[in-house]
Amino acid sequence: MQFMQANLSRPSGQQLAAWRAFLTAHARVTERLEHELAVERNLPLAWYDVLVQLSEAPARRLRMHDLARAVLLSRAGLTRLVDRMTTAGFVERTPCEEDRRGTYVAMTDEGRDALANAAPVHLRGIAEHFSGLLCETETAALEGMMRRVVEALGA
Amino acid sequence: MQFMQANLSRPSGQQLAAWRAFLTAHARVTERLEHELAVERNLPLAWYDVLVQLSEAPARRLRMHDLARAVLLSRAGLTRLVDRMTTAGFVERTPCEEDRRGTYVAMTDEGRDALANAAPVHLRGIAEHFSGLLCETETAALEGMMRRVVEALGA
DNA sequence: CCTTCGTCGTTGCCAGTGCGACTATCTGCT
DNA sequence: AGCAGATAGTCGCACTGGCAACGACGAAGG
Repeated sequence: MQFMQANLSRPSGQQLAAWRAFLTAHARVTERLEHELAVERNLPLAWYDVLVQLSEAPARRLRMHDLARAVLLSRAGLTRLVDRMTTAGFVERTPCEEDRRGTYVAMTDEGRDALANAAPVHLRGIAEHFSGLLCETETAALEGMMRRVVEALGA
Repeated sequence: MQFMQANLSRPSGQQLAAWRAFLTAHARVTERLEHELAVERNLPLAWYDVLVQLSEAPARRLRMHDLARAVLLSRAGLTRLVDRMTTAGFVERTPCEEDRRGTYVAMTDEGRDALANAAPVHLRGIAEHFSGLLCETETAALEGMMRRVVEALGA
């Protein structure tokens, strides 16, 4: 038998269970979504993410550095990813006038089509395997928790 | 202005926001935990996961296949990981008597020490960057949601 | 017994990523 | 203006992981 105690540096059994469930859920869902997108649209999830970020950016373009942060990739990793997507014709690099060190990555019309084509599949997957399993209250609560976690790390 | 509608295959803005927050939180937290463990104990998170799984298994050993599922890795990936950890002396392979195709992976004393050494760092990180930011009610709610998500994919 | 099929773990090959170093450029200080 | 330090993006290198193919072995049916 153990003493009850509030311990700030040791997660309780309940907390650890929640953490593990969190990890497992993320791994399984993203694996599934990745797979569905690959099979049905032949598009890697990372490509989809890049296209989404660009589609929401002003003038449909972003600096490499900002795009790298948005898609959770190192700058080096993004360089190669943009290389591949450029070869595929989905994005193109344009020099940055204000800062000549910089490069813009812009979405092409072809990239726009690819996104429009893939979005229904991906969104359906999110709804089916994630969002659809949570009620409105839970969704709001989850978002609140996750934002808190992200902001705590921002410092 | 748009019509309100329940759409099962299109996540609402709120749902999408929650999904994105979920992804970002996972990426940032695991990145941080991985980094802390690497810096403070020179141990990759994947190694830690393997050691935890083995420490909780009967006789401190598991079949390759089961261990692969537990640590969310393909069998091929686990083969290489176990190779590295064997070289480091943290685990060892023993033949499986009941099924001569099989191999057990067993934790060595050295592996046990490494786990005991790393656990405080990792658990502190989980508490600091995740569990500690959620109240008891939220933790329970989160675990419920995540389990539901995982089970929905089990089929 | 033996054939067929499925499963277990390993390996060759290849795609994708991060780290560190590098060049080019910008910014701030003197 | 000129110089030191920071920042943007790229590239070589090494590492990690998945897929497909393989040999070894077990299980079910004739």
